[in-house]
Amino acid sequence: MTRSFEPDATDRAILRLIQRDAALSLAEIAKEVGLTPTPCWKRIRKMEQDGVITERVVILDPEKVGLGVSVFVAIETGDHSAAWIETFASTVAKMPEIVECWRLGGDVDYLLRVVVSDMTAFDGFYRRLTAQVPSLRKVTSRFAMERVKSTTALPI
Amino acid sequence: MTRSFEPDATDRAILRLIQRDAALSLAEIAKEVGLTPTPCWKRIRKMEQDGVITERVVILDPEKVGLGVSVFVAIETGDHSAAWIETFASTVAKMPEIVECWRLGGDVDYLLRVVVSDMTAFDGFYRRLTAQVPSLRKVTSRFAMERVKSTTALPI
DNA sequence: ATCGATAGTAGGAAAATCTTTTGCTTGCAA
DNA sequence: TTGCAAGCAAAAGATTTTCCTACTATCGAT
Repeated sequence: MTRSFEPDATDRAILRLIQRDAALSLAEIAKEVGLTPTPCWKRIRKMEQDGVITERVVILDPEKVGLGVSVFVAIETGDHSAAWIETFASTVAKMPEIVECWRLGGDVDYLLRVVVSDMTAFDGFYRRLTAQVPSLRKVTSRFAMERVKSTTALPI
Repeated sequence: MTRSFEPDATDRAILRLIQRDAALSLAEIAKEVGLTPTPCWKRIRKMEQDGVITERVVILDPEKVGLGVSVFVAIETGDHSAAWIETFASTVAKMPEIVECWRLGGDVDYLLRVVVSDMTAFDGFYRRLTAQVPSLRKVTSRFAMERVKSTTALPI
């Protein structure tokens, strides 16, 4: 099986740039990578079509919009059935405070990052979560004191 | 102290839209929120100047660029001095595999998310990390089996 | 093997189209 | 009546399309 996307050095250079600043104009991107706007645009469009680039978004300052509290919630479940997993996944999808949810290997089954305005809001979230999801064996919440680093740019 | 940014319902509607799709044209955004392009553009520019919108980026599919492995690394340190914290923070900043680093309250001091291509690459990362950062009392690595949810959109 | 024809890939120039930005005007509310 | 916020229209700028060229690899006939 051959991959439909085989990025060359130029593709990766483009990705490195627009992962950090998608507001760059084609002219600027092209200049950086040593091309003219047209082939550069064609490469970007291809990477969008191939699903390499999945979205274009703006990133907000959580503090500035009053959502400065991140909480990591580690979950161990007592029920590993398909039905439980489905309930859990659909609950996670529906709760916008949950910005990340990972299934892990090892002692912890799931790790969530939850974004809220304050502790009171987190308590409300916690009650809703535990009310909706059955068979939670252990739920451990850890509050983030400081965001040391947070980037959407993958190390290409 | 008055906040320099007091978003109204329209500002929030704009943010909700462009948090999910920053490729929308002003005409489309304006139509959605019930304005014409100009005032809409002025609001967005103001939010950029106020630092509410911090960046515009593209998001990549980690699998498609060969970086499908996320590992959570929980760190307990034996040294809480300012000098240690500085060493640690600068190491974190320099290692592009670390896409998130949070300082937590409670038993775990720091939680990292590390993005790599495979286990071998993680092992290389792990060796470099532990070689660079002194006084690590406990380092626990948990591999992500599945990305259940991951969004950059804050619940505004 | 060598030649030429052919198809596929990547780049570039220019034109067309669409978006963003600016300047100016209007309406509304304090 | 003064100060915002919105709107309109035109200008400036960016994106997208079209068309063309250059290079490379493949294939068949000689």
